[in-house]
Amino acid sequence: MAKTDPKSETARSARAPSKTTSSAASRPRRGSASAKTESPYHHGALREALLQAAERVLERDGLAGLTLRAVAREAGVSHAAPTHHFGDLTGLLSELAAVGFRQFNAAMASSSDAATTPLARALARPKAYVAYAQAHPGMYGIMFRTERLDYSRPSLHEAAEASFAGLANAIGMMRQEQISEDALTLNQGAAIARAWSMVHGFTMLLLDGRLEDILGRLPEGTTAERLLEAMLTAPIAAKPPGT
Amino acid sequence: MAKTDPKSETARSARAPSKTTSSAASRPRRGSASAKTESPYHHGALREALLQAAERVLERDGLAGLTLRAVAREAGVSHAAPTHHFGDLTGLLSELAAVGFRQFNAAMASSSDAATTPLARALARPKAYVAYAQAHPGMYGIMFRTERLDYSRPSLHEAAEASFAGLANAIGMMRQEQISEDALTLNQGAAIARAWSMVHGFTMLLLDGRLEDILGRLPEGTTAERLLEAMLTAPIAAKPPGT
DNA sequence: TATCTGATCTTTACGATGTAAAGATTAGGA
DNA sequence: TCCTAATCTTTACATCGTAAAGATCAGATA
Repeated sequence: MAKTDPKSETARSARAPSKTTSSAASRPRRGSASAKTESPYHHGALREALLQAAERVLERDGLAGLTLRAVAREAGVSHAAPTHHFGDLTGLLSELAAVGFRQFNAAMASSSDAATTPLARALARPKAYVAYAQAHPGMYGIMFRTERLDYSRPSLHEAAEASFAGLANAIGMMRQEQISEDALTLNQGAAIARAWSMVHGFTMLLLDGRLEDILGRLPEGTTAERLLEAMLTAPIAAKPPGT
Repeated sequence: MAKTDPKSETARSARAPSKTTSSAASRPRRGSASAKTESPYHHGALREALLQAAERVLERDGLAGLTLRAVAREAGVSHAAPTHHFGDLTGLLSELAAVGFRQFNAAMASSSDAATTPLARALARPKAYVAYAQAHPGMYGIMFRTERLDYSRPSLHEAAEASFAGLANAIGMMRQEQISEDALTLNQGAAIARAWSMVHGFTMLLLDGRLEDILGRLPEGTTAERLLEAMLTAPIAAKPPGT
């Protein structure tokens, strides 16, 4: 906190004081709108604009910079405007996380298209998972690091559910068996939990820079992606069993 | 934010205004000190007291409640006192994380003592890992969820390093080979990354309640610990290879 | 078409937080 | 005994989330 950046609270704060002179002559323009639009009192699509603004702020300033007021500034509206559309910060973060999950699901879905061999198909999803997180670390943080998410919101609940279903489905395909909706064997649950834990844990550690230590000691120029690949394919034991 | 709890900023704010009357008659007692001690201007061991206060606040109010001012209140000193010992919030969090890593390392070290079979020994550490996180979710959050950690601080760097060394060592033992300090084969790195990612990812998902979905569909009364066990021991494929 | 109602957005206000700066107090060495 | 530096408190300020009340306007209703 305590930034030294004294940017004005909003971009349209110079209005006729309070005397309703109705002098609608020259109102300040809204943020990134074309110089033609007049910035009406009612935005029209503020909700979407705020979500996009939030995404920009997140990419520019990271998780710590993503505040209600910063988003409002970015969208060129008053700092209290977001409240009406999202209730509170939790609401905004939750809706933004839903956006993230949908992006993420789309990336997952189109990941294994080009894969030909079974091995390539098995590796496509994990790689896409990590790739998404690396390309959108802020968004991944919103989805998996924040504690302020409200999963009772339908949009977030649905998007996250779909994400999980996709994962379970992929595991089922790999195990060549049908994964039921309402019941799992221990081995099935273990397979899903293992895959998810592994790739999620790897991603978190990677984003937090905690794998630098390992990567630095690996053979010259080993990338994170290569390490992930080895993690998923290399034999568990160092030596063949029974030696 | 915006709590409705109007507790006084500090427990000792009623001092002689400014006239140095030196009327040291009755000064307010410090927080939880015995009714005998007189709460001197200099605490004597404020640093340690603040860290312990921080741990209490963390367990009581969670990560969101752990603020510099809350810690100062808990310790019964002025809100600016922590600054002198930790610089800023990042400093306090980092030192607290170091405490956590040391607790964690101790728990890891004493985990595999009672294990007799090789399998039990292999499972002891992961179980202790998850158990620590479940017993101290706030602390685990400080260590692995917060973005405000300064690893250039020697205490944190050391404690975290020791934690990693312990992990690498355990993996080496399991693989029956010596893990070098400065060089790793790809398979070694993969084994370490796999173990760490798996148990860390599992822990995060578990703490975030994201495994409830799986646990609920598992056979009646399957615990998280049982799922972890299966995750680490169950065969990867559903059917034996070649069918 | 004129009016009215509710949704949308702005203003204003308040308590809380992190941090900086200056003052008060005291321990411990010169 | 005095002085310096460390320790702790006060005071101040920018920023944040949130609540409440006022301003504006779109669209239905008459």
